[in-house]
Amino acid sequence: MSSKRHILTAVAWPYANGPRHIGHVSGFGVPSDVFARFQRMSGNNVLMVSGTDEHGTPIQVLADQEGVSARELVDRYNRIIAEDLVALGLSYDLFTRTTTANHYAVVQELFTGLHRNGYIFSKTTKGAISPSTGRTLPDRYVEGTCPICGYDGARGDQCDNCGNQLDPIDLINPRSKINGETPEFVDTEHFMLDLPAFAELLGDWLKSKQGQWRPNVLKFSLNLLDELQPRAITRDLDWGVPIPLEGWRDQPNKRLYVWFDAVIGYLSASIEWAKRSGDPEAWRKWWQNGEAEAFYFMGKDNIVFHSEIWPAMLLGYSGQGARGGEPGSLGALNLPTEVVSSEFLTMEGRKFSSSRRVVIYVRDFLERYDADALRYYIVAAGPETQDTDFTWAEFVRRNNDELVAAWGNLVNRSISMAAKNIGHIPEAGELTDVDRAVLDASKAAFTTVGERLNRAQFKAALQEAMRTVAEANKYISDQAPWQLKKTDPKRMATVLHVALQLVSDAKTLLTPFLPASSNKVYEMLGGQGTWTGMPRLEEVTDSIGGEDGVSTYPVITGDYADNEARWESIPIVPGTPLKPPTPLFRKLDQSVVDEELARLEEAAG
RNA sequence: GGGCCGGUAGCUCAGCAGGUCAGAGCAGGGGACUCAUAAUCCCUGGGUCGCGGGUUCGAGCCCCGCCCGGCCUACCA
Repeated sequence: MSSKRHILTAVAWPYANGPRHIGHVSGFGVPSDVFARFQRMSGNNVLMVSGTDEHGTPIQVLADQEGVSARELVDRYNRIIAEDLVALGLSYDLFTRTTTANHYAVVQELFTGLHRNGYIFSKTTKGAISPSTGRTLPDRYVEGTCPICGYDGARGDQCDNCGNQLDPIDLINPRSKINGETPEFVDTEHFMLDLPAFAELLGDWLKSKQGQWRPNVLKFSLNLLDELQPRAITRDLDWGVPIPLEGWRDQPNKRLYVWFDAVIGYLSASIEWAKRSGDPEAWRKWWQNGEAEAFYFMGKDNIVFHSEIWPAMLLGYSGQGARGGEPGSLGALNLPTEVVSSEFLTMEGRKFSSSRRVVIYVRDFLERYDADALRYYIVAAGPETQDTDFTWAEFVRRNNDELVAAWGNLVNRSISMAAKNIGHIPEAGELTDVDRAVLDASKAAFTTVGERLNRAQFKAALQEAMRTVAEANKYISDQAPWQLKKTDPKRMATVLHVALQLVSDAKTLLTPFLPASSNKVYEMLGGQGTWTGMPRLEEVTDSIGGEDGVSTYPVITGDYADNEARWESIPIVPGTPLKPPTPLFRKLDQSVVDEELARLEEAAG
């Protein structure tokens, strides 16, 4: 554990068709940040990248509905999403977007490499297009009468009434779900990624992860291998990355499929980060170093893209599929070390749905409550290994009983006793067995909590960390330093010293989960410098997107390398002045539950 | 239709490779204390582990069937 590891923390790219809700950030956002912060504190070299995913039919359709360009739409939501993720304290080294010149170039390079190695071939298929726009009409955007059961609301891919799988061309009276017009079925040529060429390698790779990955991810992925088929990676659409081949590059209505370009974002964002950091080759340490590790975080709906398609693309580009080949000009690229998937968060028993307005947006949440309160809830009660339900009653309870009453109160009672009675961090006198035992337990927690964090078991890690908080509260109650004030002031000083050391340790243990409030505790204890870095928005320029060919956009970045936070018990310094503390967390009134439920009912109408 | 996951005390959830596995937190009840945002600490109640079969000396944990919920099903991400 002494050598520094290179750890890529690859975070799923939120789709820029609207603001993100708390279900989204509980899947990819908070878990990835807890992991990255812990790894940095452990002394490892972390590169945490992501961005907004901005291409594809849904964005084009939404833009048309609103009467704006796709570019205008994604500019709007890219900014909103980036602001929300900063507000949550997610410590991206770079959070960018898929509509940058750099991303286009890297995507085209990957395509070219895969094509040259023979893993991409073209095929003519019959597909539905919208006569008025010429764009592909995805199967689910075609409606009509089911040829099997006669149900009128069948979609092009499936009939919701009889459950049969359909082909859109078989629908009776097909119509576009977007504008009602009758789709045309035309021959259209598309490129396919030859996934079967990777089936064997993927299978070996996945089997080597037994016992390491969460079992649901592994089982799901292995099962998919049986039915691996070539997958189309282009669309009839003008909103996307152009296809970098003669005869295709300038076709206005052929673009790479949004999923093909989105997963490449992990690589393009790493390269963009390196360029902006002043060392354009620096990304290679996380992608081509044989020792480097790559952890990918996402919700369960994204597993297939990270355990099958993206690995296949990486293998093919590196010249390692059934057809062999040579690595592209970037060189061979690493496969994921681990694919960490969360399940889904439901909302008061219902599935989140923006369209039905069963939703709590990150922005709305953070306007009324603190980021650490949400982060705490997501880790403690979020969908780590199975779907879980968000309820306002449980949120208020967790906030009040666990954050405020247990942890906040421990900080408050310890520091205020020391500040009022002594005025600074007291020197410890002779330690009793009880003192030593509780201090040892606190030190040991760095190992137990750390082991769980290393294995992406966040819920268990937080439970262990909170156990030290309970032990510290018990220690103080048992030792009753307030009773020692007159009888044995030296002993009181020792007890308070021990208590403050426990507070300091607990603060360190909780830092990955609760960075903002941990910084506050660090300051309360007289710490100097930055304990753990917080992200910031920065405006940068790009050579595409703007009217004159130049645009600016916000990225998330931050300085996390020179922080004071380290994953170990750091001795407190006697003599450090202490001021009476202010409360660490806000206690929420029970009325919050009714207010929020009423708000939800009103919105859902 | 197929694949995967889940259905454990009033509530939210743990139970890692079958034999102290029937648990934690909260809510409820009793007590201690007063440093602290009336917070803390101790004790306590007890649920046919979705339903029906089966394997086993022994099954929440394995197998089969069924019911309910979620995700995916490859042109919605």
